[in-house]
Amino acid sequence: MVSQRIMGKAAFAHIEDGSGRIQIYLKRDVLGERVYDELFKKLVDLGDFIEVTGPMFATRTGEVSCEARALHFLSKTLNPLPDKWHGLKDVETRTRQRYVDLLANPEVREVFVKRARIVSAIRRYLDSNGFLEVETPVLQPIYGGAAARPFTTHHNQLDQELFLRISFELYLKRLIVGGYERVYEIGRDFRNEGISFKHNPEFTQLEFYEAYTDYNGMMRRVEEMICAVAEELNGQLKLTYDGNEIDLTPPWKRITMRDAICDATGIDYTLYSDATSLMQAIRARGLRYEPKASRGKLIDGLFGDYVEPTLIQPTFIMDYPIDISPLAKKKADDPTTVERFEYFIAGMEMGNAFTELNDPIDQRARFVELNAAMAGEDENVHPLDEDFLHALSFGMPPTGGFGTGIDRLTMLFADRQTIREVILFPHLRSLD
RNA sequence: GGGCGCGUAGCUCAAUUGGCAGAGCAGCGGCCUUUUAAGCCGCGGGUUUAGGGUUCGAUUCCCUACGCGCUCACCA
Repeated sequence: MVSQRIMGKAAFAHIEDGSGRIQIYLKRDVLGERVYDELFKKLVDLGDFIEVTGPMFATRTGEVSCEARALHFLSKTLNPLPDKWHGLKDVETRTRQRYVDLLANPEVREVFVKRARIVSAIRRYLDSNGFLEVETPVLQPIYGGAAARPFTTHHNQLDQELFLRISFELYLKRLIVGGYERVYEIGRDFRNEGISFKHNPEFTQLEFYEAYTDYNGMMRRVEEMICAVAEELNGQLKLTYDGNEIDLTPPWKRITMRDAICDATGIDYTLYSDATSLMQAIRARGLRYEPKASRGKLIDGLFGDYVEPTLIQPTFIMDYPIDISPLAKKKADDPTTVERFEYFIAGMEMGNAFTELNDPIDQRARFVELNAAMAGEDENVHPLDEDFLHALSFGMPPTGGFGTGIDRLTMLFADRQTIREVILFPHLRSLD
């Protein structure tokens, strides 16, 4: 029961369940003193579960209602529901006690229905395009596939240190080596990094890998998949996010990172082959930069500051600097650049893809280079995944790979501006 | 982790320069047989996040702790 209006010897109330909300009408004449006064008026509170049976009728205002001939008590609430008009607004209570949030705010329930539909539409798209859904280890002896710091845990019997995965990438590529030509996984990644409006320590990732294609093929694949989701969810390719109308109709804009940065800042980073000269160019224009950054990070910084926020309509940013992309294949005509794209919608990075690096010798060299660079920057050096390199040495076909955050996709489709609104139980500090 | 801001009744929010801590909803009692944010009359409800300090007097000013938010950093 979610509302009541008692008028002496008769009362109206609304009851609600998953199928909807309906008004009930209770009269002492009909129910008798025991049920009407002693049970309904005295004992039944808002939030209690009751069962009512009786004929349907329309009130003076035409609302379809049920005239209670019998009333049964089903279940009791001990706590009052939040304010019936204002609902529950306090962000901390809403996330710590999501059950109350869901109970009090129906639009919150809608978000997670939408989220489930997105995941199910993605599965339907990939399944019907010949992709095989697989499950790879969450507990990994060596973590890799991304730059994040991992959570660490321990297996008691084996007395072995294990890491919660930061990405699925290296395992899914092993499966491409194994002969599956189209694989995908939807699951949880864990990254021991800062929490923000678009970061939660655990988040849901989709990765898929497709043999005999490259990042150009992946771009078409991504357009097609996201549009299939939009069609299934909304029946159209336009949506509104944070007040901006966004049109998903393909083809999406494609622009190289070099051109995008050049347009936004006037700096053509290909004219500066090292961090020092690039830094001078940035300083000369009075732009922001991180003094200790490598050349790749400077480029990434320019992009993040001056380009990313402007990418409201769906956009593929192509061709990344090699030193921030150790798992992507070099461009044939430019050894400083890789065949990689990220796609952006509503000013947010939504996903990442490459033509996968399938040369085991180059891959080893790139890992070694990266670790040398990271050691120079005093960062955590990733352990070398020898088994992954061993896998590549059995031959991996040319392959395109792609990863995207389900949480951010849900933010986009549900028009939520923080990730905590699309995760049922986002991480919060414990109360002691 | 840094900076800034916030924390008042079960919920949503007030409180003047530092001067008796309030309202609506919810709850309790009463009236009310077509209401729907029902209405009317009455009542109860607070360690103002916690602890300390300044002051005759602190929700208000200061310090510390806790939590949350925004933001920066981190996130190949």
